[in-house]
Amino acid sequence: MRDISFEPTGGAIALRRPSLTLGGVDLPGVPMEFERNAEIFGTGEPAEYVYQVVRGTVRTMRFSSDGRRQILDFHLPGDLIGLELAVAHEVSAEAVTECTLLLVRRSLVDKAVAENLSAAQAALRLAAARLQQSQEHTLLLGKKGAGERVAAFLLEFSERCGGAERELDLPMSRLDIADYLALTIETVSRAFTQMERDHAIALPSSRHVVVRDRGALEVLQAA
Amino acid sequence: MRDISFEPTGGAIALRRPSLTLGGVDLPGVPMEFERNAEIFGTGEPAEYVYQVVRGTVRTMRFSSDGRRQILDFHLPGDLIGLELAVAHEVSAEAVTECTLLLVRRSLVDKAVAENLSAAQAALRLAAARLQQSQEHTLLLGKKGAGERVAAFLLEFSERCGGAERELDLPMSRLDIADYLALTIETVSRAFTQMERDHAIALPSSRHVVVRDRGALEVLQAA
DNA sequence: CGTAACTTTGAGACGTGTCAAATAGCGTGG
DNA sequence: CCACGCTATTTGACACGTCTCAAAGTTACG
Repeated sequence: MRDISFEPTGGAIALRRPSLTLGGVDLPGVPMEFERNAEIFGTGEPAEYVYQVVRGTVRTMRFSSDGRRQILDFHLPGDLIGLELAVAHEVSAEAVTECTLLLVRRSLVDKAVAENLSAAQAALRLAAARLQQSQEHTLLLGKKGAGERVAAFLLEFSERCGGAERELDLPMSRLDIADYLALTIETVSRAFTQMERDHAIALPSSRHVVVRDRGALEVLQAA
Repeated sequence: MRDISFEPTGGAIALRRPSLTLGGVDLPGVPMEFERNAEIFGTGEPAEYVYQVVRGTVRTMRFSSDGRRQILDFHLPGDLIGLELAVAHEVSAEAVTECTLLLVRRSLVDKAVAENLSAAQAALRLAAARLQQSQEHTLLLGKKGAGERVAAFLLEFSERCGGAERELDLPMSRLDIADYLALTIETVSRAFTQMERDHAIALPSSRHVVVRDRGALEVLQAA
């Protein structure tokens, strides 16, 4: 899942109108660029758009009342953001890297879901998949230690980047990883170092991870 | 499994078939009784039914590979369980108390969602609500300390039991609470004791909680 | 009443957070 | 192209909170 195909639509002018496909329904959208760390939307804002990642990485997050940040998810190209069917966004979203998003008016999405059975079903499937992933994360935060969390993160990210890849380019900082795993940057850093000592990974640079021993990571993850 | 409730209907001899309503669609189901700690379904089992809690409390949970239990949610009367649209259950479910569940064949639910727009939308709304709740729990596990978690738990449970109630009868043990909040029973117990010392709650018995100072709990929860 | 399960309390160990400082990486401007 | 400065990352020492282990106390139930 890299780049989203832009489909040509019939019309007087043969412009390629980018669109989001939801259960066979095409919803036209507008591509928009965001630079690193740019806010895409904030908690409580009226949810005017649904977003699809075209290029780059996005983080969604919530803040506890004393300002601590919990990253709920990283979103890669193809992922949809903001389909939560609420009037206002419950989460915030920011660009982890420079990225391109397809903005689709929520009213169009709502209309599709309200009128089209297969669109509603597609939305349901997406929500169900997200729920399962969120529950997986609950298990990670609830029952795993620091090393296990970082190993699980690497394996998860590796999966989402195409699976078999042995080399990963992490788009996010240690702080992002820490806030996703509910650890501190220091603890995340130490976990990376330890995995390198154990020859489970190599770290040519801090953002570039070579998975040397996937089995070791899986054992580590299991806890 | 015990008796099916008969309800008087006008005129003809009729047995009112208990049913689950999903977006205006009535899906017939069979009530079934479970005793305390009975397994309702296990992870990996084929998902033959969708369950609605009629009476009692149910816990859904996942296990980490070394057997530790994480409770994902407590389900009270009215709640649906197993609507995750997967072929097999991703979670396990057990009866916290003796309880009555309405079993609805998954094939009926799937059919309703596949054919009826308002049923699909209702399912989507339910999934979205569950997702939001799961994310809230992620924030709790990720960013809150022991006291804050227990305070949040009491407020959450209080809300779900009707809101304004000052007295709560907890159906679950300290171990259940601990596994929900990702703490140990000892830590949960100490948090209760501390809140009692602070006059935020009173504990006539270990399962009976009187909320004396909701504001104090809200402050605690916020952390 | 007696027994088993649950809860509370205590003392100490362990893991992660906190604070501080050194190091590496990276973009900018000379 | 190199020097500089800023940010990100790594490393270390120590503190703190929660877990672990142990035991006493309580409750429910036969």
